[in-house]
Amino acid sequence: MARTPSCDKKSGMRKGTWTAEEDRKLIAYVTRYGCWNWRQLPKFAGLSRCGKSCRLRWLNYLRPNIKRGNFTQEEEELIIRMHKKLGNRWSTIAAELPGRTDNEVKNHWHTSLKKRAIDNIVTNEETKSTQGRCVSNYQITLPANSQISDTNGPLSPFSSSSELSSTSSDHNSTALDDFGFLDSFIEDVDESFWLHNLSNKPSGIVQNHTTESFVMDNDFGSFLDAYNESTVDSFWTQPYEVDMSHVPTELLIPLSMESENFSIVYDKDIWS
DNA sequence: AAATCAGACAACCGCTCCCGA
DNA sequence: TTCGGGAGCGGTTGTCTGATT
Repeated sequence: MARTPSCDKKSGMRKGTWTAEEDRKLIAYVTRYGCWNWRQLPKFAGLSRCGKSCRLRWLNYLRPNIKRGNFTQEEEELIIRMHKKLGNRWSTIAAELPGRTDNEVKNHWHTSLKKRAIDNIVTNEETKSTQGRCVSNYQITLPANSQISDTNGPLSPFSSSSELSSTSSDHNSTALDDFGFLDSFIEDVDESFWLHNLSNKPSGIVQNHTTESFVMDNDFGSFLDAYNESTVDSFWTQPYEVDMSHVPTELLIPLSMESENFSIVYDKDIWS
């Protein structure tokens, strides 16, 4: 299925299909440190990839809450309607489809929706000519709290990943260790890894400063699930205090341990 | 069974935008 | 105000898969 992996001899950077091992390294790194700098990230993550490639792989394939599988009829209709109005602004269109990436939307458009949209136009033209009146097939209906800017600017109210995701001041000194501790948690990176529900009783609490609380089991997979379970915007903008007695010690390495509690600030853009 | 073709999609490339110095 | 670096976006390519001949 995939391209044959190759290597750019000039830069020494690998190209082509990502291997499971590369995926594991990238997931391990980003879940642990965030994407503080895509350009520098591959060096610290132990990847022979350019930052751009890492970013693309994470955003389009590895990040949590990616929605896989066929597009629903509602999704397809929304894509067609928005494309009619906005043109090839895939990131803007994808922003209205939770879990879908711009790349996925773009691919789906080119492979199936484009023809359908053209057919619709042809059908409309035929209807128009036969009935002597214009039939508009397109009408944008957006959620009440959404907005479409006139430029290509991001719609997300959240700041960029580079602003929030770095939490460790001594990042460089700890980043080059291995990620063996994650092996037991990230053995098979597939849909179930990111989406399965918490099934065990919680042994710890990750608490929002405001209203939301999230259970955290004493293993890393559930730790991630606690975050992935949330779709509440406030979750991503509020700092979280974690009772350290329930946090796997491996997770504390890159974080400040000066106080009894520590705060993690996650950037929604990384996770959604 | 083998060859061919179209569809699907992961990934790369080049350009633009944004932000900080 | 200008410039450089990093991130994001959209266009395009390359390869695999399944259907068809």
